[in-house]
Amino acid sequence: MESAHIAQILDEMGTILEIQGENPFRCRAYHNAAQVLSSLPADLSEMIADGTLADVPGIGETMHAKIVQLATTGHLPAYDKLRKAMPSGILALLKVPGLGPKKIKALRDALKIESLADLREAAQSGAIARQKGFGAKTEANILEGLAFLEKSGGRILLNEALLLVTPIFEAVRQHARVIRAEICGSLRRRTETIGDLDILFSAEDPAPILKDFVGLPQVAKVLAHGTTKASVLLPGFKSDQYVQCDLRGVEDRQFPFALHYFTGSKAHNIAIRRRALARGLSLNEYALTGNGSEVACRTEADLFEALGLPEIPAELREDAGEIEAAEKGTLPHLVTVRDLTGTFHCHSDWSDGEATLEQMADGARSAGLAYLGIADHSRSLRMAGGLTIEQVRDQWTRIDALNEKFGRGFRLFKGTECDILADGTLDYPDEVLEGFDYVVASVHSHFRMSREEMTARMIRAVSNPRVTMLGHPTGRLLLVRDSYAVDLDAVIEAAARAGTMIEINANPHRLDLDAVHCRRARQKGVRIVINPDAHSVSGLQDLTYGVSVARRAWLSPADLLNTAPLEKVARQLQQVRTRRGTARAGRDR
DNA sequence: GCCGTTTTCGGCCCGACTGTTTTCAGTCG
Repeated sequence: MESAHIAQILDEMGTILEIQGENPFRCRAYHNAAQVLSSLPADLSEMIADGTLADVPGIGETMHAKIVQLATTGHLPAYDKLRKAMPSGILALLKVPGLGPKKIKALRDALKIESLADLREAAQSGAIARQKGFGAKTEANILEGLAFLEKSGGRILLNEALLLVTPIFEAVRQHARVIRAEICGSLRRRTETIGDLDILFSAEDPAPILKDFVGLPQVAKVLAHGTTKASVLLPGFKSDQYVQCDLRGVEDRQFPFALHYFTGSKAHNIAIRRRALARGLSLNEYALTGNGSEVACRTEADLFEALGLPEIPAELREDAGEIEAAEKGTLPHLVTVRDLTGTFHCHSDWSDGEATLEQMADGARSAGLAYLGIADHSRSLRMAGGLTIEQVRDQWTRIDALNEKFGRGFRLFKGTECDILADGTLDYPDEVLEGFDYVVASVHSHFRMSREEMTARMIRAVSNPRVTMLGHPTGRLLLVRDSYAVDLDAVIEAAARAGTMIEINANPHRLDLDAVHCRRARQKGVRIVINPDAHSVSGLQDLTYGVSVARRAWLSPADLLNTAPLEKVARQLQQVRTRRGTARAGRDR
C-alpha cells in the first residue's frame, strides 16, 4: 500500500478516536503521523527497508509497526475494528461547520444521529435544540451548515484563490487606518489548492477596519464579527459556491508573531512553539515571551532570529525538515520567477493553442524570457490538432525563419509534446524525433490501464534516449480527476537513471509533478523544468504557479534547466539528446 | 501515541469567538 493511502487511514483513525472521546493527544499522534507520511523525503518502501522510517520524528514504535503492516499486507486489524464501531456517515458529519467530535458524540449518544440525513431530520424536528448543551441557535446553525455543505465545492485552485483575495486584500491594505497587511494561511505557503482565505493587518484599533470589511460589496454572508477578527463568505467561481475569508487585526508590535502564526502550517507552528519552549520562551500569536518580558521583533525574520534560526520561507513551513535545515544552515536558496530564462512546453495555433508562433515569441520576450520552446501536440492527438510529420517539417522551416529574424537576442526551440502510446513507444518515428531540439513525452490516452502496465509504459518512455523530459507525470486535474494509477517513484527512478528531466506543469489545474515527488526527484538527481503548458500568450503567466511548486519542493535555480542562460540551455539540450555527461541536479542538502 | 540539554513519566500550542451558560465547553485556525 502506498504512503498517501496509509496517511489517509491513519488520519481517519485519529478522527474516529476523537469522536470516541479518546485522549486528544493520542488522536493527534495519528493525525501527526498522517501528515508526516504525506511528505516523506523518500519512497516509503525504501524507508522501511533501510530502517530510516523509524527515525522520522512523530513516528514512534507503535505507529511504525502499524505503517509497516499496512504497507506490506494492506490491512490493519486496529483500523478494521475502529471502522466497525463507526458508521461511515458519521465521519461526514465533521464537515458540517460548527460540528466537532464532541458534539457529534453527544448527538450520537442521545439521538442516534449517524449520518447527514439523520442530522437534518433531527434539526428540522427541533430535537437537537432540546438537548443539553445545544440550543435553538446551534440547531439553526446546523441547518445552515448543511445547506452550505451542499453549495460549497470545498477547496479552490491556487489561481482562483489569488483572484478572489486580491481585491479584498487591496481594500484592507489601502485602508487609511491600516499600518501593515499580508495574505496568510495556505495561500501564502502556496499550497496547490486552498480551503479558505486569510488576511492579517495591524492597526491601532482593528474594529473599524473589521466593520468596513464585513460591509464590502463582495461579502455574501457574515459568519463571525468580533473586535479583532471577522469571517465572511465570498461567492466562488462555480454558481452557488462560497469561499470563506477570515480577517484578523492586531497591534503593529504583534504583527510579526501573528503573521507567522496565521501563515502556518499548523505542524510547523507546533514545532516552532516547542522550540521556543525548549529555550525557556513562550510563543503565541501576539508575542514571544521569556522571563516575563517580551522579545521585541519588527519582522518575521527577527522572530526566527530570536529562536536561533534564519528566516524560513513560507513555502517550506510544513514541518518537513525545514526547521532542522534552518538550524544547520542548509536551507536552499529558493528559485524565484525572476530566475527563469525561458520555458519549453507551450502550444501554438499549429495545434490547439490560440496564438501564432510570432505572438507566443513576442509574449515570451515581453515577459523577459530569452527563449521559448514550442511543443505542439503529436499526430495521434487528432482532437487537439496534433501535427502530421509534414506539418512538423513545415513548422521547423517556419521556426528557422523566425529565428533568423530574432538574431542572437531570442530563440524559439523546436519541440513536440509527443504522445506516449499505450505500449510506451512514442508517436513519431525516431528519424523525426531526432529533428527536434527537445521532446516532451506525455500520456494523453489509455488512462485506465493497470498500475503495473502504466508504470511499465512510462518507464519505457522516460528510458527512451529521444525523450528530453516527461510532461505532466500523473495526468491529474486538481479537484476534478485523480492521477492515473502509476508507481511514480519507479518512474522517477527510471528518469534519474536515463538522465531524463521531469516537468513541473505549471498550469494551475495540474501542478504536476507535485511538490513532494518533485523534492524526491531532485534528491534522486533528476533535473526539473518548469513549463506553463501555455495555450495562449497569457498562459505564460502560469509559470509563477510552477515556481510555487518548485519552492515548495526546496528547489534552487541550479536544480532547474530553465534558469540557465540561452547558450547553456541549448548546450544542455544537445547533451541530453546524446546522453553524454548528463548534467545532474544538486546533491541532497 | 510521542518524546526527553530538568524528564522513561507526565507533559503535549493556545487564543478568539459562539452559544449556552451564570463561569465554561466546544470549535476553529
